[in-house]
Amino acid sequence: MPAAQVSVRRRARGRLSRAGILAAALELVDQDGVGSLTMRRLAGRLDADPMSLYQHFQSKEALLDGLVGTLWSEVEVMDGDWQVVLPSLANGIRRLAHVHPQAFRLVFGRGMLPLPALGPLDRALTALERAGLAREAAAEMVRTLLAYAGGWATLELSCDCGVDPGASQVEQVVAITRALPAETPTHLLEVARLMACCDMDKQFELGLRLILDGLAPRLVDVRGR
Amino acid sequence: MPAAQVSVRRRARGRLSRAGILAAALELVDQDGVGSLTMRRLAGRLDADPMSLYQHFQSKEALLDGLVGTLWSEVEVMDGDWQVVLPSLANGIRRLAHVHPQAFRLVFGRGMLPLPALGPLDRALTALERAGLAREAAAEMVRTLLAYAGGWATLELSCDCGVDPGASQVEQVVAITRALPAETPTHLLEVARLMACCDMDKQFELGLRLILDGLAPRLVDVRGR
DNA sequence: ACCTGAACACCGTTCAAGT
DNA sequence: ACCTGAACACCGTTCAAGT
Repeated sequence: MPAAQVSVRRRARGRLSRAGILAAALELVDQDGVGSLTMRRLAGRLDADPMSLYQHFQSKEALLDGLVGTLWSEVEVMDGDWQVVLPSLANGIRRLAHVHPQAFRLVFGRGMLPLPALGPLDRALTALERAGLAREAAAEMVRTLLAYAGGWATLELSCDCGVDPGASQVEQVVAITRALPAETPTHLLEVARLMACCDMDKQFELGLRLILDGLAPRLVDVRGR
Repeated sequence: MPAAQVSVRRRARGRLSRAGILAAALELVDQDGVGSLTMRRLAGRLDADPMSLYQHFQSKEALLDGLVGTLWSEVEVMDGDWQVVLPSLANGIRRLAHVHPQAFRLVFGRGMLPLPALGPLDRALTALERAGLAREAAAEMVRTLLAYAGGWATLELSCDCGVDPGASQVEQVVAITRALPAETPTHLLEVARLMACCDMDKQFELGLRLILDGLAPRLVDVRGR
């Protein structure tokens, strides 16, 4: 078979790959939201037949699972002792929400413990065990941290309803008033402003410190004996 | 117009109500999951034309927002000082996840601060202000608590992949192995078991205590001065 | 053997035609 | 004036017909 013909009129064979499809899907979700991810639209972006996607994914559900894997793989957990590893896991989860605000809901919306999450969680567990903690006690710490980090990232995304971080109080009130129904009582608008407008970095750090400081004594006890 | 005719062949007028539609929608989601909620299927359950639903909700999106309201309205926040109000808010959110495991994802999947959430949050804020805390400091506590409670409830639901609470370790391993892909490395299966299998009540309490105990000193300071 | 497009059974929503 | 069903523009997926 002449090479020229292959390059000029090459078959679709092998043009699509799992990774390529997932990258295009993530781009689509980041741009237009989870609702806009469609097998047909995705195939269109890749100049392929919609049915060709089914050679790489059994169903749309399987494709979404793959997307969760792609997202978890972007969470980098640093090496070091638990004082380094645990905050880096929590910060990695939060950073994921910032980089992919649209796609993030997929990560925790379809179960928090899929296969791709287990690597990062293993790193955290191992760091705590190296520090002398029992496996079950280590799991307790990691679960608490995961719940807080995931919950905060979700909350932070939902606060981001068009209010600039450095906006004046008046601007905040205007933005919140527009985001809620017209019949919302004034004092509940104030509750919403109070809840939604804060220094997100500082607030996240506050909860993180609370949890790590609260759990630290357990470790000291173990080491001391 | 003869009353008999009204009762025998009464018009569809007024047969549908916002509350009735929402109740049927919640029932549908509880039974068959969020994916099965369809304007057509919902109308079928109510023996109505699909388009009749649009008299009460502008769109399916608006109906989902209404569902979030229904769910939040089931969160009861007890009266009392902050030591009572804050745990009751956290427990209420967690209980919601237990009563409506399928529908729960709607509550935090579409923004954590919709109008129906503001009532319960206001109760918590007020309790802290009554205890002498500044508004901004009160908001910090409530945000931390909301992030943890919401995150934990989500994590707990995702752990519930067919593992009985009282299952033996062997049963746990079998259930986890079945829930994850066949090619999952053994040591990651063990990570999953360790993360997913625990006394959920105890674990939730642990994080809750950690946060409330960590925040309590701020209040004592305020009162003491 | 591998690929793919027509076809099926849905979906949310518009809108014109009914009462 | 209020209601509603046919119709439109989608959707995920099956499967038979192609190469």
